[in-house]
Amino acid sequence: MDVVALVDCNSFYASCERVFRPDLNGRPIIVLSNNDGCVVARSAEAKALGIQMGVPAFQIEGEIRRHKIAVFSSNYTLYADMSRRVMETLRQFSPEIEIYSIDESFLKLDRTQDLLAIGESIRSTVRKWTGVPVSVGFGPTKALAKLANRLSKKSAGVMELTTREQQDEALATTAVSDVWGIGAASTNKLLRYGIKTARDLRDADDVWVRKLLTVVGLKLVHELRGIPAIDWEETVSPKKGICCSRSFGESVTTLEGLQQALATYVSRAAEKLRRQNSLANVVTIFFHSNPFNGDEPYQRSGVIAFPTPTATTNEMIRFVSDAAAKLYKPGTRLKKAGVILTGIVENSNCQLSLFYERDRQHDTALMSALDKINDRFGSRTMRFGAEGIDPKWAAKFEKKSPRYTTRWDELIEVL
DNA sequence: TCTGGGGTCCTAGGACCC
DNA sequence: TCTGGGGTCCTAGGACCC
Repeated sequence: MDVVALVDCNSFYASCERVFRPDLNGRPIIVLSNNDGCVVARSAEAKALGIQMGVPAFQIEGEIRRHKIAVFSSNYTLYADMSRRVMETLRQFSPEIEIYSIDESFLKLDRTQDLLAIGESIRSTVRKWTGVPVSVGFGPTKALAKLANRLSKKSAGVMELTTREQQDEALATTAVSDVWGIGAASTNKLLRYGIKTARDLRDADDVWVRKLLTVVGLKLVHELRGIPAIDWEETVSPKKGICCSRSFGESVTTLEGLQQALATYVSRAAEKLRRQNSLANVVTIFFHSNPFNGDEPYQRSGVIAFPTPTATTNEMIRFVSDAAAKLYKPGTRLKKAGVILTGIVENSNCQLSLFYERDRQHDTALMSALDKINDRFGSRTMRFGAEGIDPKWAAKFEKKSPRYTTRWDELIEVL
């Protein structure tokens, strides 16, 4: 008989920063989103100060100074590498592992084992091998493991919800809004009918739930009852949409700037596309003004179908730049732009066109050379001129820590 | 002055077909 | 007075997640 464990890294980004800065032990830490915009991670000390997830950094400048909060820009290279280390460590405990996000994994374990002891062992091993603190929740389903994990963070860091009694108590004391999969919209609907706790939801009528929350909600209710309804996905399936979008460090006010930004984003998206061995049929571009600063709202988007499926960056840049020129209105201040690749197909089953010819072999060779160079010497070592050189619109990361684990020249120094 | 980014899944409704 | 029925496919939009 199986049991599901959910292992979740505590305050992941903040914890990654602390691993390399032991001087920050006990100090509140926050990590900011792109452009040093919003708070996306908070250490336990920062949470205790009442710093909310998602608040704009400029709104809490006073608190930051008063409490000497350590502030970091996002260092995705570091977090991705630390995540890989944590996940590799978790494989020691079960061959059946589903990496759910950068800081969470589901593991399948044998129910006959002493779960609390296993949980402790996971915590101490990951801590010792990577420096990252984790919490562990056990349950018969993913939703219950998730809930157990949530509750574990308020106590010893390990919690199991495997018996009916444990579940009854935990569900009764959990607000329905705290259930995994129940967001603001569903919470409002449920509260209107007097469903306040996770236990109320678990005990609701199937037909009624399906009508109110569709099959997604019904699956969730089954999970809360201990009946697995959410699939186990160990293999990463290829993405069906690949998006790359960014807010600008400085407003873009020219077509040229917009085209550079879009070229940069489509390059990144194409890179991801090639990495999963796919081609795209369609690219959507979008851009808009700043919705916060009182500027006239302005937004445009366009959908471009490629003549044949492609993963060739320079080909994409041409289509994207042409479309941008058609959509762009001079005299606007743009804050954000992005591209989305869709209509994604496997590289092997690609429908060619009779009337559109490109030297596909040449394209493939060029892209493969480009990817190899960037893999070896670092991302964006070689790129297209259309992306611009050191552009002003590029996002700001003014408080970024070194890439301690992935760059020889940024290794930690012990003096 | 300063407000993130990248995904998945489901449903409703329209277009189109026989 | 009478005005079919049953499908598929696509898209936009909503909801949710980390």
